This record gives sequence, structure tokens and C-alpha cells, in this order.
Amino acid sequence: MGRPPCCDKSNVKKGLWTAEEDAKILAYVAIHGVGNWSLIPKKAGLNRCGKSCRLRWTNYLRPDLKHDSFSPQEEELIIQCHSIIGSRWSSIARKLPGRTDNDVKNHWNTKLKKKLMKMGIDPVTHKPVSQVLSEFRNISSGHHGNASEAFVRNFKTEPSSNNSILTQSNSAWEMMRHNNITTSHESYYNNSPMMFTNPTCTPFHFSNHSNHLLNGTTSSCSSSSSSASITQPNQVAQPTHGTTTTFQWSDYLLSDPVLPLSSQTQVMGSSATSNLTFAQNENFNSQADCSSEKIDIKASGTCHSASSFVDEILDKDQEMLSQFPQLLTDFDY
DNA sequence: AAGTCACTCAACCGCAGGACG
DNA sequence: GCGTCCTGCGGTTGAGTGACT
Repeated sequence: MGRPPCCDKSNVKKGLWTAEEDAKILAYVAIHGVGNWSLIPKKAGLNRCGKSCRLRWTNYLRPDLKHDSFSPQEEELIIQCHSIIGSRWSSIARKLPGRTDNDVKNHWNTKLKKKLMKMGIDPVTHKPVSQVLSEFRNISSGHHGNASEAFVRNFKTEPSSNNSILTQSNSAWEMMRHNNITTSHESYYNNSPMMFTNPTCTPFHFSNHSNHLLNGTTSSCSSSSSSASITQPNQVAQPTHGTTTTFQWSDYLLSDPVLPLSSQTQVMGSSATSNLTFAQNENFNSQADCSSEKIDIKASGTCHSASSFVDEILDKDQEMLSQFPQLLTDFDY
């Protein structure tokens, strides 16, 4: 079963676009504008899938696109955004006028990731590789022992080159993934809609951090000790099956492993630096975003406070929006 | 000069969500 | 409420190209 293909794949051309095909799309769009992409190939006289036409337009032909290389400022912004929201390329691209999600994704995969790795920073967690390794060792003492021990063994066999370390860092990440060990991004995206654990190199510190990166100097993250577990998303109160645990919106407030809670509270209420504002906005918008991201009320089982919990979120949302009206404008989710 | 390798980036694929009848 | 269609998105692929041997 499943969906039928969007077009007859056997009869449509694939692969690189010719100048003539580009011209046809441009001419059609100039006259009719973009509309139903599934009809455009036929109307424009193209033997292409509508989806392919849309992609060609959005990624290459759109007149507002930049085709020059990324500036250091753009690169810095991508790194910052990625440290906060992960690989949500379309959201990151919206911060960069004239860039598409494909551009950003490609640039990250081919340049920025390697740049970070060369600096000794894990491009997934945005933490120093050494810290990732030490955290992974800590985790390995737990129930994920097999994979992590294997990793440590492998790591010990190739300790010499930087590249090997970095490669191993990726393997560490993969192993953690396979063992359902979540990290900041994942725990945020997958586990709790209101849970946002800053990486140990939090966005609050990241501005300095990334500036160094782009200057090509090695920076060391002012991180907490290695006891900060990758997978401990602040030990938030999670509703559990079959319990009558009550929880409040504030239970899901992020806590930064670096900052004492009191100062975080202060931070939440201040406008601080632009980077901080960015981080907060993203955080808050992410929270808003989560309203559409599988807030699984049912998952709370018999938790009777589900609706009041949602109400509380909405109330708090309103409260925050009144305090930070720019929230809705920074990231347009 | 020829072969190989690494890198880049345009394009494709499949899935998810929203709109609409 | 359901099915279909369209669009958006993130991950992946593979052709093209330059560097290296």
C-alpha cells in the first residue's frame, strides 16, 4: 500500500538541470508565480517531477538567493543555532537571508562540522571532545557498559591522531544513541516538550566560545566538571505511569548545570546580552514549538493533572510573551 | 598522463503535517 | 472522521571536480 508516487518516475527526467529547463521554470514563474508544483512541469513544458521543480526553484532559482560563499558571521550564526536547536536546518536558514536549508545543511556537513572537530569540539554536543569522552566513561559505569567499554577499548587503540579521537567521538555519540542514551538535543526533542537542557557549553557561554572558533583559536569550554552527565536532563519531574504525581510548569524549567539556579532565574528575567537573548528566545520558541511536537498527554497515563498542566503552560506562555514580546518575531516557527 | 581519492553540492528520497473535499 | 493531495523538512546519494600520487 502506501502513498502513490507523486509522478510517474519512469517518465520524468532526473539529475542535473539544464539552462533550458531553468529558463522554462523562470519564465513560467515570472508570469504565473509559484503555485501548484505538481501542475507546473506540465504547464511549463518540463519533463520533471513537480517536487523536483519546487526544489530547483527554492534551492537555486529563487531571485533572493545568495550564491556566494558563507561569511564568518553567517558561519558563527549557524554554529550558534546548531548548538541550540540542532539540525533544524530550515529554522537556521530563516536566520540567514538568502540561504536555503540545503545550503546551510551542506555547509555544516562539509565545512563547519570539520572545523569544530579540528578545534576539538564535538559537533553534535558542542562540547569539548575530551569532556564527551569523560562523560561517556562515566556513563559506561552504568548499565550501558558494553557499548561504552567497547568504545573505550577502541579509543585506546588509536589515541594518537586528532582525527582518530574525533572519529571516536562520533562513535561515542552513535553508541550512546543506540543505547538510548539521550543528550541535550535529543532529550529536548524526544522526551519532554518543556525540557531544554543546555549543553554544558551553554548558549550563555557560547558567544565567547564560537568567536574563538571562527578566529581559529582553540577554546576550552568553561564547562562544569565531568560529573555533568550528558543524559541527565536536569532530572526533571517526569509524570510517570500509574502515579498521581503532580507537577508544575516550573518543574520543566531548564536548569543550567553551570549556573546556580538562582542566577538562572535572574537570567530568565533579564535581557542580558544579545546572545543570551537569542538563546532564550530560541528556548522559548522551542517551547512554543513543542506545542505541536507531540506533547503526549496520554503518555502521562493516569496523571489527572494533564489538562491543568497544559493550562499552566499556556498561562506561563502568555506571561512570558508579555515580558518578551520579541519572542514571536525572532524565530518564525 | 593516468589513476585514485577526497570533497562539494545539487538533487533525490521518504516521511510528516496541514489543507481540503 | 477519513482519504487524498500538496508542501516542507531532514537525511542521503552520486555526479562533478580538483588534489594528490
